[in-house]
Amino acid sequence: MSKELAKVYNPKEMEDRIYQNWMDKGYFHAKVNPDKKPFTIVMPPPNVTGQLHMGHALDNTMQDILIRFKRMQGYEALWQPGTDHAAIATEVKVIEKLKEEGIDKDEIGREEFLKHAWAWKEEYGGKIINQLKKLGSSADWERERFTMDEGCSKAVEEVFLNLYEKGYIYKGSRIINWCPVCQTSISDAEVEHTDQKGHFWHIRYPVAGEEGQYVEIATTRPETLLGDTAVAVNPKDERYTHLVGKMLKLPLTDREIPVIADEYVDMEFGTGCVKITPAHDPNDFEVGKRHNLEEINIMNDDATINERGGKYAGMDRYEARKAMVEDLQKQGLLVKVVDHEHSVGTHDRCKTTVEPMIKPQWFVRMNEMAKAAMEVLKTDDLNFVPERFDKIYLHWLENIKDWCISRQLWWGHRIPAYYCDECGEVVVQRGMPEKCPRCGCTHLTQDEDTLDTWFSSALWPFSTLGWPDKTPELEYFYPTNVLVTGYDIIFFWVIRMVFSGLEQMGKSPFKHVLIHGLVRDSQGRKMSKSLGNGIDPLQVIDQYGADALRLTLITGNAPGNDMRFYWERVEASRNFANKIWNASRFILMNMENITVTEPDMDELETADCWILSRLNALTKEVTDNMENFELGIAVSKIHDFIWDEFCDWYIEIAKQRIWAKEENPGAAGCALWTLKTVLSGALKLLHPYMPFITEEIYCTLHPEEESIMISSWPVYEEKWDNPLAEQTIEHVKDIVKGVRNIRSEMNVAPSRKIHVIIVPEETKVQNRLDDLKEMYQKLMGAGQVTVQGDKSGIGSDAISVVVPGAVVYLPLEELVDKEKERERLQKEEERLAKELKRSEGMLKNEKFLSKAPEAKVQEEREKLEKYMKMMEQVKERLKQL
RNA sequence: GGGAUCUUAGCUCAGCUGGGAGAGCAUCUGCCUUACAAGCAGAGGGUCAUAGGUUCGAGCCCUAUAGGUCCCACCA
Repeated sequence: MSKELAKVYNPKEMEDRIYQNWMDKGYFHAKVNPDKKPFTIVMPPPNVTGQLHMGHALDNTMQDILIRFKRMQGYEALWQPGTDHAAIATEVKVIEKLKEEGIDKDEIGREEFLKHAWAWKEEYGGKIINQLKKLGSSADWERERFTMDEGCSKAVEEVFLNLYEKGYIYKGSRIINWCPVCQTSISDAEVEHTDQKGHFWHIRYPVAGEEGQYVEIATTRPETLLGDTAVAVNPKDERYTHLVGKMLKLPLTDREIPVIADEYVDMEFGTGCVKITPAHDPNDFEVGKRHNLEEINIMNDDATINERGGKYAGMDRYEARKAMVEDLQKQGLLVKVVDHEHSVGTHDRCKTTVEPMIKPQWFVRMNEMAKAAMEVLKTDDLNFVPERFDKIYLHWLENIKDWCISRQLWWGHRIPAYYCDECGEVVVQRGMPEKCPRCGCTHLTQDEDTLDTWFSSALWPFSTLGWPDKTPELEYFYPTNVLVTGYDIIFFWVIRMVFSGLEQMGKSPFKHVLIHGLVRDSQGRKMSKSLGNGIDPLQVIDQYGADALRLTLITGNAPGNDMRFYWERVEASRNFANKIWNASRFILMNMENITVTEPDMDELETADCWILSRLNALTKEVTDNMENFELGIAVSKIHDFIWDEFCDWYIEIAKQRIWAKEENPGAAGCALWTLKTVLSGALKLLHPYMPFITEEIYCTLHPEEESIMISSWPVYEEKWDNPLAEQTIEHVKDIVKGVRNIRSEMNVAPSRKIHVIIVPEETKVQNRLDDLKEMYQKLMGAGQVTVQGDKSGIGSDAISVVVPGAVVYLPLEELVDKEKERERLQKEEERLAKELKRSEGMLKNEKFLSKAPEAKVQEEREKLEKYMKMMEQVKERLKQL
């Protein structure tokens, strides 16, 4: 590390260098250490072939802050990183790439395709990890994992077998959500409902054998008529009771279907008659089960009409709809078409309208595990921050259905189920069976399907630590402490990790779930590729530095709330970094060739005691806030302390002694020691938020230390509390601000050194202020300061400023406009009168006196007294004018 | 249909367990003062959506209303 700071703050120059140093030193690595308490965070694994976006930046910044904080506090802090194979997303990308090369997935076959996929993963897999490193993430990269690596795959297989044995996993032909574009089943969680404008087609179904008799149904999907196997009415609906049991001629086909009665039908809605298509609607499927209806699948996997569709076979579902509506109209069976807005299920990845289909799939039975996941929230083992996400979690679990886990994809974990080629026997076990246990045949075929990506992600908190092996890491680091993630992923991931952790490990995988919102654009829109409004975090880092980006993402944001991204805010963050940089340069400059040693307590001046006391209080507050995950609040307190108190007041005060270091080296030493000490403490508090700049400065300030990130977190110490110093400096600040205000209002030239006369109320205060006058004289641009006990020698034409505890006089004769001065004082009088009225009102209220806490009442009494004294002074001054 | 959440200074948002309204940006006025013009000093600007209620006391708790955002839901 350099001994001097560069003249200009340049994050680009230092961030990569510092990060490399941390890596070389192995600071991010955590190991089992019985002497320390563990603190663990598992990183939500980004898509292995993905790109870093603002959501990742926010998510990982929060995690890094927590992990750095705990590491400095002395915990063995493990941040477990890794990537996710992201089945559909990656498979789609690989298919696209192959297409560009003129290669067709189905032609090359499964094995060849997987070779391409792995090659793709090897080529792009490291990219997002490097991007996370740019952000400053202090994850334990030596432990980086991948959901499809050997260990994780072993865990997946183990869990599958385990759940199968318990009867929680089963295979069945049920109605599932099918994506015709991705050509795979998807889970309920992956279906996104969007309101779309459509139509209601009213169609007549003629009653068989009764010429001229019809039943009118209304449907939003006329093409599914081909798969109708009944028309249902409500059993209480008197309009139709006479028809129940009769047969209807299904239009456009030669089939006849019955009229059935079922409670499912809402008499008020539509015509009260519902066509039942068990193979293409989840509700109809249920109705069909109750009435033993035939399930007629009319579609191919790509949502074209299949051979059951007669003349419509081969048409796309929407094409067929059009053709059928035309035909119905020709036949006079179309009564009317009504505009209708309804909710349509789409695949969240590709936005294709989902087609419900009956297919044999693997499911996880959710009842028991969902119950356990709900129960654990009642204990202290699982908490959401903020708490309101409890409801979302519970609501989802209460309504959960069995989880469809099989996918018709190649990129993913293959299902460990094998079918006998001869007798069809199903064997679920680890590895291919040698022979069929039933018929002895040696030809078996593995299930073609792979598992839902979230099946492996659900095991992430323990699979990454070595499970199913009983590793020391697992024993030591599990359960983890905090999971940081966005609210959009609670259903997909958080819930599944909880029930998996409970089922396999017997413990909730994490104690706290810290939820954050979305990073939106400046207009509040979601950042998306299609809108092209996404902002690349790497571009921000390139322009302003990772520290500035991190600070921007954390400042002024409460957990769980969305935030908007503004370049102006990044600039403000960078300006803060620059401020620290310059303040540090100033301190370092003045420390050159001087050995700064800790002075005796009694050598410290009031201002030193004040800033040390303030830092001490800040340490306590910031630590508390961070323990409670109030990161935004904590960092804004650090910001205000450094900028307002330390830079704008303390450094300015300290300058007096530093300029005079030749005459009084001891005093300068005290100031320098305090500067160094307070800066060091503040840097430590800030380090989790802005790791790079704090490291650069800290190491320059402490050449004897290796790194701020392995230094210890500051601790509140009572001995630094100094209420008297705080009170005194507050008093000084009031006086200085009062004088500055007058100077500004009266346009007193900055160069003009005025005479300031201070008349405090109390003798004690008088002495203190008199002792300190050299310290604050310059702050108000005074040429001379007099502190005196009475008003002797003060002309009636001096300007007066009344502050709590004192009156300050500025003899500015020729500038004083008595009329204006009177106005100013009258304004002040009005303000005080208001305060007095409020305060007196409270203190006259007997209920307040009897019910409010004693401390509050006392506080109010003191305020009243203060205002009364100030009022006296103002009135007296007005009289003199 | 159910639920969550928001409505605070011109803009974007904080405000942690109820005890005299804050920040950043923007605006206005002075300053290139020996760390910093990416800065310093000063100033203006809010009936905390509306109406009730609880309380000695409400931006904060309760109820209703209006508007915005989001999530969930099988109404063909």
